[in-house]
Amino acid sequence: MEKFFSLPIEKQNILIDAALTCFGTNGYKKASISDIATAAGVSKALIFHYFGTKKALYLYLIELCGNILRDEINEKFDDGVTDFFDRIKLLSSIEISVMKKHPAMLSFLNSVYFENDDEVKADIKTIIENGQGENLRNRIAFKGTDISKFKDGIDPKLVMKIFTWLVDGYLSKVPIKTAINLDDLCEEIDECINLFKKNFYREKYL
Amino acid sequence: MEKFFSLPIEKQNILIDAALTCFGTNGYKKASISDIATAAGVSKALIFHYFGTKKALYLYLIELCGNILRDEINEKFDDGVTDFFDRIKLLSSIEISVMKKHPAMLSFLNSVYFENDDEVKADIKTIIENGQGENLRNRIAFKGTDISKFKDGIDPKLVMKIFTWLVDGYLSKVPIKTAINLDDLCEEIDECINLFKKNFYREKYL
DNA sequence: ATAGCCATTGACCGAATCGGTTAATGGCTA
DNA sequence: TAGCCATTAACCGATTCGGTCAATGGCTAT
Repeated sequence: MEKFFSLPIEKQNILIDAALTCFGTNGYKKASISDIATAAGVSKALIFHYFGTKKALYLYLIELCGNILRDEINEKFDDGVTDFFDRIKLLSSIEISVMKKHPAMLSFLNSVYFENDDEVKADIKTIIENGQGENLRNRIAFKGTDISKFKDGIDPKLVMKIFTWLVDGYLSKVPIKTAINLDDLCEEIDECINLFKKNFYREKYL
Repeated sequence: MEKFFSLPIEKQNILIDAALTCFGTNGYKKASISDIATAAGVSKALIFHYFGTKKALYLYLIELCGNILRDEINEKFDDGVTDFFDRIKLLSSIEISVMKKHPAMLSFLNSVYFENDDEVKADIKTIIENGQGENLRNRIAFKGTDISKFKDGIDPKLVMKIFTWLVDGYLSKVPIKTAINLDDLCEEIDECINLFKKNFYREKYL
């Protein structure tokens, strides 16, 4: 696999994104190396030259995505931010910047989470266990967050759930993730946060 | 195809749901008749005995889902309801009752909307054109709806968008749709609607 | 100029799976 | 007991699968 790493990063990314897309939309079994090769514009043989087997490529992608996500969080997340909605904005900006580098990454990780093929099921489990036990979103949104700003009778956890589903719903409806789509998403998220903040916070915190 | 219709409805539904699930999650090309047969617990040959070809089965499913959806709307939708959130509740109850009959139906219809395989692309287009031109959700939510109840500065269209994404997000995160899941969804939707109504409507309308 | 190296590929492998067919089975009816 | 019909196992040729390999061709070092 050293052969792959010595490629220019551009070319690496083309291949990675093609693989993330194919595996993410079709699952492990139904995504074929031919599909990935075609999507990446290279020959099937080249992919085997780099990764040896389909399984090795798949598992490598999982580790890679985990690392990218972790690095992005370590770099951008700021414990000093205590406002609930600022935290959510931060989290969204992390996810979006990840998707600007690898548009199919989150949907791939999601598909991995539900993958059930015997050839990779066990390996996925051990990889996930060796990584940290999340929920990423909830951990980031609630650890050290000031939720006293909410009006009485509003459940911040419900607001968080709404937000999570909302982003997932948007992304599931936009199967082709261009930079334009992601900027749109950014704007919609901002609108949404403003709407929530304005109506869910006590007046003195506006 | 008369052979299929003369089956007891239970058996018809097992086969239909298996096919909706397979086509919905894998798309036309990657969903095989063997997959569907296995999921339905019958032999592959029997499916060909009923529907002749894979394509015929697929196109039949599209028409069937369209009809079920139309019937459900005609039966349950009530023009007299003018409250925005009551309309949304009505719409959600329609979608959920449809999914209680055929859990994979909406995700199947969504996948049909994005299907791009040459073998069925053209046929899908003509079927959709012969059906009505929606957006179902928007049409139902806004035609004859009283939006003056909203506080100033709140855009009902944004609220609608949020709601749509939210439901899609929930459903995309729950790949196995049991009756229990759907009841959960129902509760969450109610919580969400109450939250929105309480905070987005002017006080005199609460 | 040329020798050699290495990324890249088309052609190929046996095995599996594809959409679809067919002959045989077996339960039901008359 | 004759016949009908739903259902299936076994099979068809074609395609695609994961994976291999020999040949190509561009690059570098001499």
